[in-house]
Amino acid sequence: MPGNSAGVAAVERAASLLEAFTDRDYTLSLGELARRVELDKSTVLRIARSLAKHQLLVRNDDASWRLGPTLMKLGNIYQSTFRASDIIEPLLADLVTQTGESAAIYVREGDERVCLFRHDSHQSIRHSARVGSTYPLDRGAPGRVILAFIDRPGSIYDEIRKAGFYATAGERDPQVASVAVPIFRDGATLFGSLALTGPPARFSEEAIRKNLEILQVAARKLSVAMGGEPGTT
Amino acid sequence: MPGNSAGVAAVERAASLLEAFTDRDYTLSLGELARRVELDKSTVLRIARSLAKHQLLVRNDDASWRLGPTLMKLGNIYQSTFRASDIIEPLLADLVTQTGESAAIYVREGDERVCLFRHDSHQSIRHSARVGSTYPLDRGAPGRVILAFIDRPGSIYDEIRKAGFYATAGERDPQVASVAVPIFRDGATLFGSLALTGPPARFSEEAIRKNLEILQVAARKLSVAMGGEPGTT
DNA sequence: TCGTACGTTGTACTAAGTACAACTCCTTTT
DNA sequence: AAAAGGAGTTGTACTTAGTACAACGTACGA
Repeated sequence: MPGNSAGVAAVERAASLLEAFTDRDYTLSLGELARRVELDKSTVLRIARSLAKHQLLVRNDDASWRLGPTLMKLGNIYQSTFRASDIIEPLLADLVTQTGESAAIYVREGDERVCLFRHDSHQSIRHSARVGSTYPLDRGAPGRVILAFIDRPGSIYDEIRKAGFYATAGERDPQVASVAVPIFRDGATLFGSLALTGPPARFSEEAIRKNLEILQVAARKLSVAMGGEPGTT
Repeated sequence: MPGNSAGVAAVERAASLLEAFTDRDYTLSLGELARRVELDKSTVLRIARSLAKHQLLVRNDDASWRLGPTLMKLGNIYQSTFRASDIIEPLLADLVTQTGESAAIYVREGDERVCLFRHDSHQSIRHSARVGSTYPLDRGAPGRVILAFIDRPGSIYDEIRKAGFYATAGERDPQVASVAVPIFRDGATLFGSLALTGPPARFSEEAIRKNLEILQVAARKLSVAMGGEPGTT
């Protein structure tokens, strides 16, 4: 297939290289890298060198590789794409101290949701995730809330829309429960969802009720700050 | 040159594509993109599609492009490479409220320095920069401090090492002044530098002296938290 | 109604990327 | 100590796979 609607293989290989790195394996040897992406070492080396030219990859002293600073820079520009003001960070921090659970903001990105901001709980047992991670829209409270406020007409999400929040326990991941509410911007446009997440054991009905209030106050503040209407509740 | 020590051109083209996006131009049309990287539209389209497969790029509804969530995720992993604990964020925030100036942490990355963490001042006139940006090591206080604590022997940086801090005004950028101190980890290993930056007009000798104390307290706290010795001062 | 911008597809050409094998250092094993 | 295995690197031959070009459809503005 010379050039119809295809992409560029070398570029996708490069992307796979980058994605081979994780929280735990933040530094990889050439051989390990080659093994993971299933390419010849020499091929990987050439691609890695090109990535390094733009600081998407950095070479360690021991010749192993790690991700580069340009990724942080670009990731930051991605965030700014959403023009989410810097009141978000302290707001999430407040939420964490008030509720004891991890707080996060999710936005829709195609048919997935992305964790755009996040603040981890201080408790030893807590839900931890990484900013930029993607999850399904139709699993977990933060996703369902987004769905509920996207498709308007009478759907299975009518209830959520009416209630103005949603809570799940172990739906997407058996280990985590969450409560989520919508955030609006520029009028009634949905921006995303604000959620508290933690272990299901701590998400009793009454705990949810208590935290929901706090969550809604924060969501209203946020929506207003972003030029949206405070929301349903 | 088939395959000696070169890289992969297509990968570098893809990297240039990503770098075409900035704070201001966080969304670009295909044509604009092609113009900036000086490639044919069809070529750009193919590369962009491949980048989009990995969510390094995202397509807008109006067919224009913007950076993708994977960049945030990878950028975050890059940050974690430095195993800098999450006490940093609040510490920088504190620094900002105490001094009124923007606070940032720089680490060495090859022959440059990278802004790894940052907290902007609340004042209307303030120094703003983006996390992940790279600057020269030999210009500006944060860079010079890093240099001073890297090469041990009697060099031109002896004075800085003895003083334990450095202040500059308009060295790298005529518009900005800064005071910087070193941060250590794992014993006496240099981690990077902690700096306050702002307009030169606000960096009088006495202002520097006052802010320096605050800065040094914070740096000592940070160093200890990272298993380093508190430092010289 | 024309003109010019856009994004898109197909095609021909060849440059550019690939895998392989060979090589050099190391470190570990026997 | 020698050998065996692993690391990263380089050169080469083959041909795939990426490129620019030109042509097309569409939408917007003059």
